[in-house]
Formats: sequence, C-alpha cells, structure tokens
Amino acid sequence: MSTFTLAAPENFRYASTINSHGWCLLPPFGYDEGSATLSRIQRLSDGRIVRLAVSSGNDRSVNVAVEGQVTPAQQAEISAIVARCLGFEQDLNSFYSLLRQHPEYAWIEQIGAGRMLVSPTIFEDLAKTLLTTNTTWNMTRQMVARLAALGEPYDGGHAFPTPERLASFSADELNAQVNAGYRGAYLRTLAAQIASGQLDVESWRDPNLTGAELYKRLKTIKGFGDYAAGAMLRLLGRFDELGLDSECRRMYKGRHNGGTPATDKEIAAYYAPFGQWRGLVVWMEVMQDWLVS
DNA sequence: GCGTCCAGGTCTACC
DNA sequence: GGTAGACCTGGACGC
Repeated sequence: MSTFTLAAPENFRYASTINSHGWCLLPPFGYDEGSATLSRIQRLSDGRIVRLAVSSGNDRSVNVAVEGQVTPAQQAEISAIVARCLGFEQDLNSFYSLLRQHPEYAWIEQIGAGRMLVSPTIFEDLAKTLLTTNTTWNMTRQMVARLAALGEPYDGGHAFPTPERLASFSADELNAQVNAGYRGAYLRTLAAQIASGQLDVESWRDPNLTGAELYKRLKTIKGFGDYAAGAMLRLLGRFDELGLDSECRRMYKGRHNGGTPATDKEIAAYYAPFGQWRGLVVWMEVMQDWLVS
C-alpha cells in the first residue's frame, strides 16, 4: 500500500466537494459514507490499473492511498488525477466575493461549497451526463454501472471504458450491454467521434475558450440539449448557463415562487445578477439541503 | 404476474 | 421561434 498527502487550496472543503452532486456514486467512483472515503478504479497512462482511496486529511489536504507500490511517475500522475477530480484548480474567490453581497447565500462560502467532483476525462463526464437525460437518478445509476462494466476489469470492478472500447461495439451491441434506450446510439456516436479524432473534447479545457463557445460546442453533440449542455458546462468549471432540469424547476418553485411553477425565463431573470456564476448558484440551491445537513 | 401509466430531456417535423 | 409527438426504461400502481 502506498499512501501520500496532497495539499489542497485554501478554501477547499472535502465533504462539500465530494457531495457536490451524485458523481461519487457512479462507478468507477465509489463512496463509503462510514469512512468518508472516495474510491476509484483508474487506468494510468502506462497501462497499470489501480484502486485509489481518497480521504480528508488535516486542514487543506487530502490523503491518497493506492494498493501496491507506485513509482514516482505513477504517484505524480495519480496526484494530478485526484487534484483534477476534486477541482483544486478552480478559483472560487470571485464567486465567494459576489456571494458576500447576497447574505441569503452566505452558507455556500461557510461550508466551502462550489467545487464540483469531476471525472479525469471529459469523455467520461460527457457519457455520464448523457445518461442523466430524460431519466431518473436511479436509472442513471443502473445505466452507468452497466457502462462502466465494459471497461478493463480490476479486482471486482472496472476502469471506465475508453472511447475506443465503446466505439468497437455497434450501436446495437453497445445497447444490449448498457440498456440506455435511444441514448445508446448517441453514446456510441460520441465515443466513435472521439476515438477517430474527429472530436477533441480534451481541448475544451483551454481557458481561452469562453463559456458561450463551450456551450455552443456541447450543443452540437447529439443528445445534449439545454439541460445536458448546461450541466456539462458546470463540470468544465464554467457557469454561464443554468442547465435547468426538473429538479432545478422544483427547487425554484418551492423556494422562490411560493409553490407556483415558474417559466425558464423567469428563473433565468432571477439568477441573472450572478453573471458568470449563475449556473453554480442555482446548483448550490438544488443541493443545499444535502450539503448543509 | 400482467397491463397500464408515468417521469425524465432531446430530436425532428411541422406550422 | 414555438409546439406536438416520438423516443426508451423501469418503477409504481391497479387488477
């Protein structure tokens, strides 16, 4: 067993990041509530597959445990993966500064919320986001579990399948495994476009790309409408769009509209003052009860 | 156990 | 630009 500690940003909070949305429950992530440990089966660039266990360290740090011994290069890669998944690079200072003008949202800074748990690759987040569309969370979990099982096996679990692996199936073959309904064809197309090099989604990390440009590109992916593109934008650290789904609308109706349904335009008008952070504010409100409890 | 209804977003065709 | 209907799965419900 190899263990090491990673320094986290000043305002990082482990629990608020892990619970930022449901990703910690989707394989190859796993979460043990008792020990508050986030696990993940991960394929490294040299082909080795490892099981990581991440837990909260002392102030401003997380502990990482890996089964077996790792080389310095592997440890460096694992550190970079963990830092990416936990959003260490996300600068929330201007977000918190904005919230100080809105006392009703003081709780967000108080619990250090705002970082989103993400996957190591944009492809994995795209695939999972696609499987959240037009379905219930329970079904998303089932579809993702079946999808993840197509990856390389490791000690009772699997690494997340690569685009190349998914593209090696026909749409029908893939759907026979994943049971994703009409989404299966969209997933297979996405994987094939990435595997062939036609679509380079990792280039979307470029900080010079505006949120609007990223949103436009996301909307070109089959199966990515307003909700999915907005939700995926959040995972890319941009919050220009609201990514409204039924849960967001339900929250707004109960919290801001006296129990009366609001139009998306009305919801957008409410969050407009939060500018580039509006998509994060609405998501924080959706997750408030879960994050604060 | 079977049939029906429903929830969840996106796409396409049409106006 | 807005709208209707189709797309799928599986849980809930009534019989």
